[in-house]
Amino acid sequence: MSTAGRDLRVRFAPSPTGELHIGGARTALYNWLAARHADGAFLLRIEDTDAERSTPENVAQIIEALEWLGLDWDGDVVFQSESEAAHREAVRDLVERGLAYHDTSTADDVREWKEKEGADRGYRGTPSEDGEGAVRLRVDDQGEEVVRDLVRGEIRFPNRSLDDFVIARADGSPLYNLAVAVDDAAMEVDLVIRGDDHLSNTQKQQKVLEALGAKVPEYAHAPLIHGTDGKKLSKREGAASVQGLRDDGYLADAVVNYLALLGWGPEDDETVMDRQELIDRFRPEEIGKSSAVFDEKKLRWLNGRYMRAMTPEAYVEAVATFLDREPDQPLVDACAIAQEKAQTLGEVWPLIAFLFEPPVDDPKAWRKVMKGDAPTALEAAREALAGLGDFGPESVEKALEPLPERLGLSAGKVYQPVRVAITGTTVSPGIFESVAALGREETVSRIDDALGRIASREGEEA
RNA sequence: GCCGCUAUCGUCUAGGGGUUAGGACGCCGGAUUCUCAGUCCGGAAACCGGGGUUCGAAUCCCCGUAGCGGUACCA
Repeated sequence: MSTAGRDLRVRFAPSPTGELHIGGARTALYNWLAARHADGAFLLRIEDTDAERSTPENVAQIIEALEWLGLDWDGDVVFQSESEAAHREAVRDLVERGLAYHDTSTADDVREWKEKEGADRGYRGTPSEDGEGAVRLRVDDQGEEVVRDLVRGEIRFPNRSLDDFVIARADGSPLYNLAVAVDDAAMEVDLVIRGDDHLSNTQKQQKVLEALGAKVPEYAHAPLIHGTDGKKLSKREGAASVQGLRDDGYLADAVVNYLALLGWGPEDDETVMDRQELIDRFRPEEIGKSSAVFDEKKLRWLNGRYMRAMTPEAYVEAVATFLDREPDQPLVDACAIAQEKAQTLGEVWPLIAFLFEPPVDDPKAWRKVMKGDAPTALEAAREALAGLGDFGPESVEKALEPLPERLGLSAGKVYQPVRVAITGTTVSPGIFESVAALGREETVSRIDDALGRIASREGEEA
């Protein structure tokens, strides 16, 4: 489908450095929301001019993360490296028109120059006679560059403090701020939504655009996302990448919802919003000004909301995919009793494993529960269940429910031993559902095993 | 150092000259006479500091302070 002539054209332009960081993911999401809201085009451009880190693997990581998040882009993926000819042409043009010049000075030269001229004074070079050296864009000493930002209003950068910055290396290869400006113009990008860390690049890119006589897009700089320590979110910290979130069992829908809220919120403070609501309500000018801290607790809560809201079919499919198992009947039955309990896909298996494997070994649970009247309760439960015809949850409940009163025990004293007997631990789905799902034979057998274990333990102690 | 951005509960945020400063997560307590989770109810919890302007400032202005970003012949 053609992306030309759409009302609003935005782009996500990551450099492929590995897994997609959640900051990048949010930037992608904001661009996507803005595009879909305006029925515009969401373009994807890979900034791969640095051959060092731009490996095919790293590019694939970005694509994979965007696909998982469901952020579909319009048209083909654009690789910045493929427009190098255009970048070089732009540099040549600027030099020819005297707006840029070759300069052989080194970083040390620049430092020296500033020591003489003042630290707040941008470097001004001397054009080399022979066309040798890197290419620098000429910057006026007077005036200022005004960036009109949708989030912050007008931001003023004094020209005096900006270097004649390098737009191409001595070998002629174009640099980032030149390439971005040229590409944004070529792709007819109208709105650039990106992280705060690009604010000082924006003044440079605007200068290139202006020198080239190209239209300057609108900008919206979103504040950076920080870790719990208030610093820049590091890869170390929990699941800082989209892939990490996925592997921890978070749902793409929940991640999208949560990320949208990190730095933006609708007027009425609504928290749970599906994609369509997000699209309907998102406006880039409503992005907040101050940086946000990634809070996994809130993501977990939100994820739980989405987990519980899924249809049973979707739930089974998600769990099966996550566990890399077949969505067969046993798994369907297991999911049915676990859906209300888990906050993430990663928490599902521990709740249902007892249906597929022997009970786990949890000494603490045994110590706490398998004492006192536990054998009495287990005997009674065994008896009530062993002869039961229909073994559905309702009839299991009917069989077990009179026991506490009959034995003169609290409900917990009866049910917890049964739970530990069949699962090995104290945490599981509802006891009646769990017993029913396990089946009569296996339940009775596990109760017998537990009884035997208690007996032999007491024998040892005596 | 220089240039820039930001500042409301622990966290995400609403509000924007006169409000009991609202909501959400988390936390604490209670209920749901099976654990955990969920759900419901209740609670504690915030306007960085100092000066202005004003009858009145969390809100507007200035100055500090703190945090963050940038400062490459990286992207």
